[in-house]
Amino acid sequence: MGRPPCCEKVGIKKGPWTPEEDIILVSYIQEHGPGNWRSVPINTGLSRCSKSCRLRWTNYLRPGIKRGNFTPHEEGMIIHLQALLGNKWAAIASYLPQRTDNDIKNYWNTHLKKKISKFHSTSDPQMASNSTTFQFTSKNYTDNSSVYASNTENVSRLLEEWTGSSSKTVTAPNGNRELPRIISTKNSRTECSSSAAPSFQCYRRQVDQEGKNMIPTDEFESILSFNNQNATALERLSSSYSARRGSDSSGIDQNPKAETNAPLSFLETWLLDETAGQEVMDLPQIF
DNA sequence: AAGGAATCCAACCGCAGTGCT
DNA sequence: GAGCACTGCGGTTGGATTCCT
Repeated sequence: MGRPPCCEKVGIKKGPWTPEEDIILVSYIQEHGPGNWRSVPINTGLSRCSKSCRLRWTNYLRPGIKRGNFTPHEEGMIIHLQALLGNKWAAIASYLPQRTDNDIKNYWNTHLKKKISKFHSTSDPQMASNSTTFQFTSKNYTDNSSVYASNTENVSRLLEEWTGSSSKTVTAPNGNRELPRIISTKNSRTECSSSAAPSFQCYRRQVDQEGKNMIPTDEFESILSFNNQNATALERLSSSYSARRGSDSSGIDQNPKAETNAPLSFLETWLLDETAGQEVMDLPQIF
């Protein structure tokens, strides 16, 4: 015994939704709330599969959906998150609550992927060895979603190394005080300025000879170079997302900030920081 | 102006994880 | 515990629109 079938395959309408169908669906959901999609076509009389109703609601009719052009900030976030998470569109969408995973996926496939491949085909390879920004882009702006998954062992190891890192105020070389974004490894930390460091480069700090204090260096490091630090950050981001998914079964907007768990502050703060977003927008000078 | 190519995006398909009976 | 449906997700498709020649 299981549940009754989702919907009969015969008599199910396919193709674009009409305004009338939209009105019926929205009216029903306004009254009953989203969820229990199986009952939606039954109770509304819509000749649509429950799956189709859910998709129409989540991708188009759901309140709070922002349509139209993506802002440079959003574009930057998508690029960075795609580099970190791969083609996990739902995960990426959870950081852009106004956009649907379908929108993001489409935008990536139609705009961003082309921009990136175009950049790759026209860039000077010599830059890669000299520029940290380029290093980031060349490592991560490929349409390769397996980077993270293929390295879980390394991620686990690095996860341990994360412990102990904490946030504090730092002074950038230009004298500005700011909240640091810290990526930690065994012997060094990378403190990333949100306003002083161009193109998301980070001031690297290293442990002094006694192994007690962090010494700022002049060395810059790209925040998103796909190195060990980022694998660690990614692990945390992924965990957070999994937890988030577990709590969201309705398809209704979730506020990422509201559900943020504390240990993820580095990445989430960065991703959701409007100021940082402007830098994201600057980062792909490739575009 | 016409028609072919390219682009965009809503919607569908199929799979996997989860939960109900 | 098995079997099945429900839900969510990523990949893909196809019709509509825009661009180019």
